[in-house]
Amino acid sequence: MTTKRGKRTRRYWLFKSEPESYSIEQLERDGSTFWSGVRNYQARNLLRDEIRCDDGVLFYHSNAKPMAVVGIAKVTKEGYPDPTQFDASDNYFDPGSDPADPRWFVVDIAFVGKAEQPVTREAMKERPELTEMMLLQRGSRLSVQPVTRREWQTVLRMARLQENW
DNA sequence: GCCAACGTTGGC
DNA sequence: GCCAACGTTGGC
Repeated sequence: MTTKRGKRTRRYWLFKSEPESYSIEQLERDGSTFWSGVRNYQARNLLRDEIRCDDGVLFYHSNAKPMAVVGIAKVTKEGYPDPTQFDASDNYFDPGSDPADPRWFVVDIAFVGKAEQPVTREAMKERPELTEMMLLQRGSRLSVQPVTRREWQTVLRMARLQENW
């Protein structure tokens, strides 16, 4: 009998971004980026403690026309302190954060693919498999959210994308 | 542009 | 520790 060890099951997440501030096109050009500026403790906890290398990320355009999952990315570096919190000239500067005990964290993500067909919020609402999705729950404002494997697979199929890493 | 749902702040 | 006031998010 073989022992299962070492390999954590890949998990899945959804990152929201307003395309005017950072779009999937920008991520495609950049190749990879660090996901900075998250200033919510619940999301911080996910970035710091839960999100791991190789996890999958649905990239969602919020406050946009249309609102949609527009691509996927993968995590390439696990949680580390968000440098913008210590930069007094940055919009995300947090004077209350102690460098010895940083308050805010980021992960690195790399572009994987653009949705061949953007998966609009409207389309997601119509899918029975997605009715429990956090994104679609009323009042859900979390900008970094967990996504189940089933939701991930459903959205990828709708986008005509494949997990290819 | 509106406003509901949250999160944060600060007086007590 | 409570909670009213305020600010922000983000769908509609």
